[in-house]
Amino acid sequence: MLIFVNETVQAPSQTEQIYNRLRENILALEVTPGARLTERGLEAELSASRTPVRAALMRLESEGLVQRDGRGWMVAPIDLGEVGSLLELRVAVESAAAGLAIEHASDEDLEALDELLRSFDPRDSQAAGHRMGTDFHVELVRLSENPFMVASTVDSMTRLSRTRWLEVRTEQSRALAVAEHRAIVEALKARDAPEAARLVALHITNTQERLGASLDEERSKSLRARGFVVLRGLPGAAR
Amino acid sequence: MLIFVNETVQAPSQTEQIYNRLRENILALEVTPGARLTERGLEAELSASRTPVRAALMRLESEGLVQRDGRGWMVAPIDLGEVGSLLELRVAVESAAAGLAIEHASDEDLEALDELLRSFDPRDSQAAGHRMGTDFHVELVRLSENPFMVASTVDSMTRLSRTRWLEVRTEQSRALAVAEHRAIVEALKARDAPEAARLVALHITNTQERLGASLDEERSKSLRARGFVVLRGLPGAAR
DNA sequence: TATACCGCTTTGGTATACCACTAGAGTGGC
DNA sequence: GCCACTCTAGTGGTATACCAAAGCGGTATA
Repeated sequence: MLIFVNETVQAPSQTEQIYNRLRENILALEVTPGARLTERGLEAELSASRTPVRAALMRLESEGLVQRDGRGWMVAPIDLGEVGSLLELRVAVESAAAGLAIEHASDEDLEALDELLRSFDPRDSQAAGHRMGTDFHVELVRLSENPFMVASTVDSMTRLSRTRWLEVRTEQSRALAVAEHRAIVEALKARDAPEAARLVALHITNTQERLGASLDEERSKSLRARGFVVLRGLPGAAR
Repeated sequence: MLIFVNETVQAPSQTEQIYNRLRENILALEVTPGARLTERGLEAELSASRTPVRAALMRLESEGLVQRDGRGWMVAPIDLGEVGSLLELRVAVESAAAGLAIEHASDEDLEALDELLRSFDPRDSQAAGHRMGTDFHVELVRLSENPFMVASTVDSMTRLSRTRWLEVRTEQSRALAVAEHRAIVEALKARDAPEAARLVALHITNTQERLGASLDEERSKSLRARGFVVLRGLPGAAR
């Protein structure tokens, strides 16, 4: 007789379900950045009580996806000033993580990372490119075997997630990103720590430039229409 | 007529009060790491209802000061394995922040940082040393003008807070820490980025060694009695 | 017509009752 | 005496009622 060994994953609590739904909606830009939220509105919309809704909101607040807005809540607006700071932090953390990865990762680990890259084709969708970018960086940092660097990177990628749609907009930009990822993996395989750190920093800087180019193409007006609220951080950008 | 311009700070909510009380109790080691907590117990002890108690617990959970423990909560045990990882992260973030501080900080900013150091005497209390260490590192990173590096550092210092009591246990260790802080400030004043980064990394590494020495002196048994639960991370340490 | 004031609606914050579930004590049978 | 089962007390999770306060409209008055 077949026995299901603990295969029951135990139904996620309502708090988790609501948290996941809200998070997904926010990250997929299905709710406009800056949009106001009310606990009672969400309660009705998600057909649950306020208790789990509030718990989910508080968790999202700690991740920077939702903010308090006077009395009330709002979906965190996209702040291009934050983007620069987050990329600075990522350069520091991920280049250090690359060095640690060289110490800790086995050849098989690096081969798996390479395989992850090979599984992606720049002609794939924007969504696939978005996911690939996140996964690559998180998996790279995971090889450092430092859980706090992983947590920091996951947090940064989450906060950058909505902006990152712009970075992976064109097939060309996705191809460039993959090429840079490849170069990083090559340096890791060669166990060349300074070169790996240099390439990580370079890649993140290039990423920022591709984002800037994408911003230049789409007019600020069109960005606003799509919910991008540019608060500060770019010369000439409307506050 | 005297008008009080918004000088009313508005009484903090119960959630905040409870959060602060719990946080303080945990960081001051007034509750044993690993101790179990129940929502109803805290509700009675803090004379509030479960709603704000739960909110405070969830926030503390996100900061790593409290963990879920099956059905229930526990004060996060001290995990020496985590300490190493956190210090690794701090080296990455703070040495990068030092470089940015050199770009952004004015001479007056650096003088203020120096003044902070001068205001402390190693003969001061252990508590003063503990506070000084936190403040110095946070203020240093603040000069990078990168709010996410600041947040990362504050988070790391919080998670390390309870362990750090051991680092500042003796007057000698406090004196060494201050001397190393001084050297960092000197490098910043000289606008020598590589040297500043080197000294930051060195200081954090030395910190780790002073912690190790302090651990060697106090017997593991005595540590357990004081609530230190050594899960992993040191050879021979009990799991 | 403009403005000031009053009251009602709606907000988040809090208290509390109820639920399903589980660990563990206690008890019964073997 | 030991083991297994049952029942209970206590857990976190959820729903909901109530509260003070803030914001908004409408109205009345200058």
